[in-house]
Amino acid sequence: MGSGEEQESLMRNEVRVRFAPSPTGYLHIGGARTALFNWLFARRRGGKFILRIEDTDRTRSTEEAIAQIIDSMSWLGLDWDEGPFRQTDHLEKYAKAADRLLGEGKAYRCYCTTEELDAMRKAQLERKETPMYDRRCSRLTEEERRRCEQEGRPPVIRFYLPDEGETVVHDHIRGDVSFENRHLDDFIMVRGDGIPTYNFAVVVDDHDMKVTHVIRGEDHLSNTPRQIQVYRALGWKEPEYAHLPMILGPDKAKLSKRHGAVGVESYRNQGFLPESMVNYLALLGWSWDEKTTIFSKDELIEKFSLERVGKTAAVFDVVKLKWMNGYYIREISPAMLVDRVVPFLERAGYDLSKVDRTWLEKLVSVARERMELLTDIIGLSDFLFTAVKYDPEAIDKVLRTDNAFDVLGRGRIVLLEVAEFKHDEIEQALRGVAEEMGLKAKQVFQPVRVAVTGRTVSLPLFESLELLGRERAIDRIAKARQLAVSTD
RNA sequence: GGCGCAUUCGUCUAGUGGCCUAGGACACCGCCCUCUCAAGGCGGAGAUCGCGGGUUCGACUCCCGCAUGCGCCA
Repeated sequence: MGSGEEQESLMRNEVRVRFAPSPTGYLHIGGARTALFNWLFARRRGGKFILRIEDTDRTRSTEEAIAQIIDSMSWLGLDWDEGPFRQTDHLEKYAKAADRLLGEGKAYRCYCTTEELDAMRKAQLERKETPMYDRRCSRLTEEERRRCEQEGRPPVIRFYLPDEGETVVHDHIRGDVSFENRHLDDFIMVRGDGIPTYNFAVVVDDHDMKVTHVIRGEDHLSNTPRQIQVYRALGWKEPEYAHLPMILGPDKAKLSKRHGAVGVESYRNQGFLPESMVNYLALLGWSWDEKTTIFSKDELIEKFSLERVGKTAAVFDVVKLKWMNGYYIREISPAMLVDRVVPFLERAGYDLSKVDRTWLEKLVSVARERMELLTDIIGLSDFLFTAVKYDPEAIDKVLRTDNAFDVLGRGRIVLLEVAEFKHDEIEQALRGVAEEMGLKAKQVFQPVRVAVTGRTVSLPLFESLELLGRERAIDRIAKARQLAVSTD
């Protein structure tokens, strides 16, 4: 901070934004969307994107959470130019700013206990007043203050909020939003343990990092006037604001763990691609025109603007995310898809030591049409890695029919004779069987399908046979033929 | 309770006074393609634009109330 490079970027009127998650868990979907919009804004405007960890809440902050958040952001491809910084590394800054406000009479120490505060609130409620701190501690005499100190009461520091006039937030998304100051009370800016509260810490941090635009969730809108007042009291220039619409669960409540998986990491483990996560998240609150839904990251950077961010909260729709994920699975090259899919195959316990890349690419190019999640490959290819498990219903409906036994007999021979065990030759041979037996193609294909995959639904038959290899294919057909004959 | 924000198909959204008898995407339904399942193509159904008043020759679009939802503070 305070580097020559930073000064230079300021001279060029460069935009500086930040993402400031608190490390209490994983990277939340809503947080990821906020990070993305900040990132897009910075990239679009050729500015800087800063990562700051809001770890002042020490009891809830963990190192694992920090690592997790960084990992998820990297996975999404949201790279930052400065940071990660930590609030706890700079606790002196807050103390310094607080001392200044104290000295200038813009803040005061408050010794009220929770009991006193509760009693005050109760009394106000009884008088049908809005509960607000009544500033009693701002009127303490020196002597009273000393007595409080002697009693060992840990003071908090409250910010003196003007009770006249109004504070207006110029929001890039919502326009001007004004708040009457008399509705705002003297909030606590430093707790008894010396830890600054959010409304105070953000201001100090954002100013310190020379943040020009604060882009964050709408849940922070109501806190903004307080922060603006702090900027003014400190004589600092306030940043520009943009409050993004909320992301909701299906029940229209703010998205939370109640709604199931909300961590980016969990989506990664479920087999979602970062490409589709980014594309989908971008569309949660932002749109380009009336028809486009697919955007590469570069297109998003090229097209993104705060002006096109909407105002209404959006329900997070996993079904659409899945569709989009399937789209991207089909979009990337088979070679790339192999890399994405291998970790999942390994995790499923499949032995990949006997297959090569070419084989995997073949598998993936027939499987990808049927995949929405990377994990779908596991079920689609299980017959290639494990012993066949025959679906009883399939045996009944397909194997125990009039022609199955003979079909499998002929099929086995024909497949033994095929010169090269490749899908097109296999197809030719099997169609030949149908013709010579006077059957419809399906009547041959289905028994063979069940024989080698155990099911009536599978990847394309001829490719499946090729992937399986002649030996195993023939073997399974012979075995299935035994099932076909036992019609008891 | 106070303050604030929001309100277009089930969902994400387009729409900034006439181009809207409201467009696109997901989901849903049908047809085509086809070795199964998909993918893909074509088509269909689906929104009295939260409600009530204004303003205007004309309102989804502007103004005012109400309702509902959400958020923040307490």
